Amino acid sequence: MTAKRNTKQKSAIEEAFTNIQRPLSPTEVCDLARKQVPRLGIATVYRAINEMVEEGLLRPVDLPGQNTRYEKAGLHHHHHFHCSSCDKVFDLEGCFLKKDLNLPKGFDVIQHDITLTGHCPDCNHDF
Amino acid sequence: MTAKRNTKQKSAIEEAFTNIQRPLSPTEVCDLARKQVPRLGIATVYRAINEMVEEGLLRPVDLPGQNTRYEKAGLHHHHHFHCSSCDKVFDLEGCFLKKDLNLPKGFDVIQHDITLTGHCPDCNHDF
DNA sequence: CTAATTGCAAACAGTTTGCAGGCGT
DNA sequence: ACGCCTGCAAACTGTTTGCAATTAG
Repeated sequence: MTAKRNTKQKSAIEEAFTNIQRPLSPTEVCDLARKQVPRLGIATVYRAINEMVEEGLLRPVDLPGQNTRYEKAGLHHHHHFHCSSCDKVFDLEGCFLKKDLNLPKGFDVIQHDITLTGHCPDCNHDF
Repeated sequence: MTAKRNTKQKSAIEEAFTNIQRPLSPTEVCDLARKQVPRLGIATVYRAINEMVEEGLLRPVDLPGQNTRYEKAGLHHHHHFHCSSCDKVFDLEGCFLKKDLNLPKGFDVIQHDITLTGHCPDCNHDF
C-alpha cells in the first residue's frame, strides 16, 4: 500500500495557502512555512507543491516574465493582477476576454491567459 | 568616442529577426544565425539581443510559463498566440481585452497581456 | 594599432534529483 | 522496525559575466 504520511512540513506548507489567499511562489511559501518549521528546505517545498498539483489541490499560475506561483485549485475562471511595486499577485473575478476575437483561419484556441499589471490598492497610495 | 562595430555575428542575428516574422527565443536565434556563423556562441546572442532591446530595436515578449522571446519593436498593440504543439509564437492583430473591466477599487492598470494558447494552422491539420 | 567584440568557461538563480539519516506509522 | 520523508548538496536549464584571444576601423 502507498502510505502517505502527515508531517509538520507538509502541514505548514498547506497552511500557507490557506492563510494567504493569493497565488504564492515557492520562495514565499518557504518563508511563510519556516515560521513553523525553521529548518524547512526549499526542496521539500517544491516536492510538496508538485505533489499537491498532481493531486489536484493546487494550480500553477504562470504570469509573463514571472516565476511560477501556485494557488488553490477549484476556483472558477478568473484572471490575475500583478503589482509591479510589491510584486504580489491577486485574483480578479470575471473574464476580461472580448467576445468576438475574429482570428485568422486555422488558429484553434484552447485556452487564454490575461494578466493586468499596475499598482495594487496597498501600493497605490504611495503615489 | 564609443565606436560600435559591424560584425558578421550581429548581422546574422539581426537577419534572423528580419527573415522570420514572429517572436524568437535566443536559442532559435542562435540556431538560425549559426547557418551563417557556425561558431556563434549563445552568450553573443544574448549580448546582441540585450543591446538591441536597449536601443529600442527589439521588444521582449514574455508569455506565461515560457522563456522570453523577442520581436522587432514598433509593432502596434497586439497579442500573441502560442501553439502548444510546435511551441511557436505568432502575433495576432487587434486587442482582445473587454472594454468594461469593473475592477475592485484601488487597482490601477498600467498594462495588460493576453495570450491565446492552442494549435496553429500548420499543426491543426494533424488532428 | 588598439579597443570593441567574440567564444569559452565559470558564475548565477530557479528548479529538480540523489542519497544518508530522521521520523511517522 | 520499515520505509516514506526531509535536508543537504550536487545536477540542470536559462541567462549573465570575466577574461584572453580575435578583429573591425
